[in-house]
Amino acid sequence: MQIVIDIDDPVPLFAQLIDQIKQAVLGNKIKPGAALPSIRQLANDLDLNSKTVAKAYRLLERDSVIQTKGYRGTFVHPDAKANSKVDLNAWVRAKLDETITAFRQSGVTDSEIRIAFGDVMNNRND
Amino acid sequence: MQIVIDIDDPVPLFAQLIDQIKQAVLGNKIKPGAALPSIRQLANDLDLNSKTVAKAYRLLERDSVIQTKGYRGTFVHPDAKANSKVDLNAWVRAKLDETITAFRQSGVTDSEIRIAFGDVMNNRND
DNA sequence: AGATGTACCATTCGCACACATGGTTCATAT
DNA sequence: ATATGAACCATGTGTGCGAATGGTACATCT
Repeated sequence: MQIVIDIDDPVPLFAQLIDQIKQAVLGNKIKPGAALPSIRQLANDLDLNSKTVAKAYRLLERDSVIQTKGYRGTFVHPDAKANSKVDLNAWVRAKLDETITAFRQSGVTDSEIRIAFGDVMNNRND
Repeated sequence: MQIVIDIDDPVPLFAQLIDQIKQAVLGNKIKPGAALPSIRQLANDLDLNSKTVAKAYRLLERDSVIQTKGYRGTFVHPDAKANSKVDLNAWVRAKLDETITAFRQSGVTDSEIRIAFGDVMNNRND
């Protein structure tokens, strides 16, 4: 598996990792069930902090692209190929866009939307 | 009418103004039909920029709490008291809370939600 | 002349927050 | 002993962006 990290790329390092691993899965470079390098190993190879790699792995597992089995290591998810196609963030943006558009059409100001958003995100809505 | 602006309050100045004027209406401190200070006048009294006061007045008029009559000045709306109770922001927060809760339960990170929100608000979702 | 609200131009300031980093510790298992 | 992922502690750095500011100008009316 070839992974290249560009430190000058505006795309965050963890995101580059996620993208490339998903692309590797979609391009059959790595197959379901195969073992992935450990977090520390990959961090060392790519000259990244282990936390950065861990973050990428955590998100990849949430998307069911990989599976971590504790001390036994990390493996490609059986349905990795299908799951690599679904973009969770796309659905989030679509849903948010729908909601915000409704607000704006009701005359709600962007300022108010932002304040409300901040409140909700910080559980200050009581 | 007593209005106190706290420059150290994390609540934006224009929001403080709105809140206090609505409270003044609900507390019968100012009655429907009464004239309000002009934008420049109030800005001068409270030591605020006229744009800030104008922003508050614009939103208050949208909520039908006040009425601006061009060169004739600004007045308290006849139905101000009733309209001060309807909190448009409450419905916004409720709707947002519902949406965000769904995101979180789907495993979406708060970071991702914030980023997506920023993108949508700035029409960067293409 | 003087006042009203409104609409443009613009800049500055401060903060929240994402990103990335480092270190330590833990239970787990080979 | 060695390695796994994970969960805490923490710091620094950069930046995007909203809030607030200032100035100018306009049509309107008294």
